[in-house]
Amino acid sequence: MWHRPRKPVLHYFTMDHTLLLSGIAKHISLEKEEEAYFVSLLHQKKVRKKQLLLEEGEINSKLNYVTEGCLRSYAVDKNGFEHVLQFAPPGWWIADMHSILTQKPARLNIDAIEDSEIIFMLKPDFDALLLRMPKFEHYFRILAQNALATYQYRQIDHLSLSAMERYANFCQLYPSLIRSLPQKQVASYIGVTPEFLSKMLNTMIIK
Amino acid sequence: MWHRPRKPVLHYFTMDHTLLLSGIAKHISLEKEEEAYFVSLLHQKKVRKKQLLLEEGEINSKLNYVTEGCLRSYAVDKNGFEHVLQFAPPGWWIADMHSILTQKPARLNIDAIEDSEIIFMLKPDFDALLLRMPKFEHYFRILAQNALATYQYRQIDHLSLSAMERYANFCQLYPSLIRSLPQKQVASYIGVTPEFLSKMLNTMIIK
DNA sequence: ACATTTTCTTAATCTGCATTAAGTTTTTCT
DNA sequence: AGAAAAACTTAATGCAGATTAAGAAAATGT
Repeated sequence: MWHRPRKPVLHYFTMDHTLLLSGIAKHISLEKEEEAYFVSLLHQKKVRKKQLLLEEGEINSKLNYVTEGCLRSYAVDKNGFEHVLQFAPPGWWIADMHSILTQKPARLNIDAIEDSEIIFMLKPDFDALLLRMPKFEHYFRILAQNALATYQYRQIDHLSLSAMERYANFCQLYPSLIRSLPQKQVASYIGVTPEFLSKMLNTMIIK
Repeated sequence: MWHRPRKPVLHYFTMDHTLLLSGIAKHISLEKEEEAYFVSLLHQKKVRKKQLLLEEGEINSKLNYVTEGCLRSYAVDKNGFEHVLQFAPPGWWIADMHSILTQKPARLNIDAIEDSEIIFMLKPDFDALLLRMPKFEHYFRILAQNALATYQYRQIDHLSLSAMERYANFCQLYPSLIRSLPQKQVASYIGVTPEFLSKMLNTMIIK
């Protein structure tokens, strides 16, 4: 039987920074050598589905940026139930901000919902980057402010909307996630049990 | 009847920037002329209890910093109930971040819980400040990141704790606010009705 | 000082969502 | 392909917290 020859295996591989760099380029412009320095601080990693990147109790030392797949952050309550704080599809940063900033134990876990690829930066390198290249203060300020705006409105939604309204909201806000996520994860994000979400979706719909 | 002569009325008055400037000094150090420029962008205002500073639907054009009293931001749901997002005692910034950033109509209202004094900066001046004095990128990045960390954990608390636990949390986090706020406002912040909070506090306590 | 408004309390009733449990379908692993 | 695990569904029962209502206490305005 004939086999088509495989592509040669590369033992070094090109890190895929294009997404991250183009995201950064929307806010600041970098000289070639600035970019090179920045890139030198990055690490790459492939993670398998369900693999933990951060566990509650650890100190969060990495800023994770997703290039492929999807991560999530979540906390586990005293009854063992998981509550999703954030999903991170490609193009998103994800971390336990409180732990990163204060270097205290994290309350959040971070894991992969599907096989994924990430780029990450270590906290000391992050601090060094900001000292050496103050331009990045701007980029990360914008990032933090946008995230802050999002959390403000999400909190309001949580205080003032019903489960059904929160679900509709989620669908509108993250149409691509709705298609790719298990219902269970969506339920956890909007703050209901999987059983209730299932019932809600199957009794509300006019057949 | 004898009257003690009043202090002469000053028609200019010293703005009280000390709180704000010392807060800034914790993160960046300013030359005298830098400080002077920054101060030149600030405005001062006294607000009476219940006075609205931002109304839902308006575009939020001011970054407000509280020097005395207490402000709050809140949204009103379709049944007319208020939901408090944030309290701002002295030393805190308060704004509808989404509206400030995108210059779209705000979902939040901001008003004074008691007679207060604020310092505010206009959005165009804020943008100009950051362009002219990039140091401030650092200050506002730190601010935004801290706020973000706080909202992340608050969201988790909301997803995973009972009303009683959220109340206990609030007491621990903001002991001075608990003493000065009407119970009603606290109820709205933790996401329960005033009736339920009252019942909770008066039946849980062993007499 | 008194009238008005706002806040707090108590209690009865109601409901949105949780819990439990068991069965079914889909996905994942070997 | 077949077994195991994970995700989804359905239904009965339970409960934390909402709603409604009405009175008491406290704060506020004039």
